Amino acid sequence: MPTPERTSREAIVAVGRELLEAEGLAGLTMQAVADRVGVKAPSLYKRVRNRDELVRLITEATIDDLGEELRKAAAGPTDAPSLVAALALAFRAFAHRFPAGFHLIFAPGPVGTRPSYDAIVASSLPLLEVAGALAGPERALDAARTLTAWANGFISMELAGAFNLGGDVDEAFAFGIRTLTTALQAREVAQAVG
Amino acid sequence: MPTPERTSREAIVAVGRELLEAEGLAGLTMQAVADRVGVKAPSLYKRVRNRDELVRLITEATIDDLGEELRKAAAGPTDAPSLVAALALAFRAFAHRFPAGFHLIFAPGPVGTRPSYDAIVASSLPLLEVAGALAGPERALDAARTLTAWANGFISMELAGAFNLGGDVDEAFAFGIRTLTTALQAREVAQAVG
DNA sequence: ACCTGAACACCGTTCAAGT
DNA sequence: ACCTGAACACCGTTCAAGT
Repeated sequence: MPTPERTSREAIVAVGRELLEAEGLAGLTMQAVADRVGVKAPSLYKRVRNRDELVRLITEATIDDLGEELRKAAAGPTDAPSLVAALALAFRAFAHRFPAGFHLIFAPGPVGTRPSYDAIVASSLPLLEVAGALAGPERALDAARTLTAWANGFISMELAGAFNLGGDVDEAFAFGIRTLTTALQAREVAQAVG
Repeated sequence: MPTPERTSREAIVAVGRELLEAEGLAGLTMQAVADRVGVKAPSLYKRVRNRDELVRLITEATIDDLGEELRKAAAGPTDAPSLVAALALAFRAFAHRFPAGFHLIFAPGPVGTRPSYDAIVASSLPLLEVAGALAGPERALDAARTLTAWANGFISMELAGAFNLGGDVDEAFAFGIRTLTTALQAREVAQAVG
């Protein structure tokens, strides 16, 4: 005799994300997710293989959201420098909204928890485009990597409290945007050195 | 009647670091540490308050090692651009040697696991100095933050496998060094924009 | 003064038995 | 076909009892 479904994979992932942000990764227990979703813990295993897979699904959902946010931010400006700034600010705002989920994107961890490569690539497409517009097509990949590396590192350090001492953090972020935009635009200069 | 000490805090932290690198954070169990150190798990609580403190001690030991490595790398070159490159390469080499420990430095986590702010500041002194030499004293902090943010982000992404697609990663890292060195040196240019 | 066995709470996961 | 109680292995941690 069939039993009505009392939850769904989507609900489990959504609740998992809330729990992750509220209680941290250690607070993301199968028991806690089950409680909030209205079933007993063993029932979760009908929807996800195990906790590692749940972590991966949460990470991928976060990546998808981030990609959406970046695509929206890229809709406004038309010149490359404004686009870079808009994307960087959207990136940072998103990380502040979902710090724990954001961290999982590039965190090491058991293999089963790591997001698919495709998800990461898809979400970073807007950035690859603007990098091409800024630094030229054959420098696009290097420029995009430099930009994301900087933004990602800045935000990781900020969230870890490494910028607590001295100075306006918003201004420091703006300084980085200016510095990198200028540098990646000035292709002759960058190539003359090294 | 006193009992001879069968281990030490130093041995526990050293074994903990090995275990962390070999098995990941999830493999760093009190049981596994106790086995390798030659005592039973409850004895560890005579040396560390709990597992969170052990994680913190491991992180701080890693930070100290990193600072040492950076100080050694800074001993050679005399001109600012060569110094930046030497520090960046040493930073990356260290991260490749201790990826799990490196990640803990800026990872979120239970409060008890986070390293002291002093440890982070002390280890980044060499970088603050070269940033000053490169960008001028009043831009030193911003420049140092931009450099560490980029290097840290680059390495996080690299270790997370986000650079698997396309291109020579070593060359991409060198590209970033060149780009940032040039940009932080060219103070007029950076200030003219934005 | 440090060490250990025993015990407790908690967690991930499996599975037989329910509907 | 999904749900649950019971059970198992494992983990962090405490503590009384040893030496």
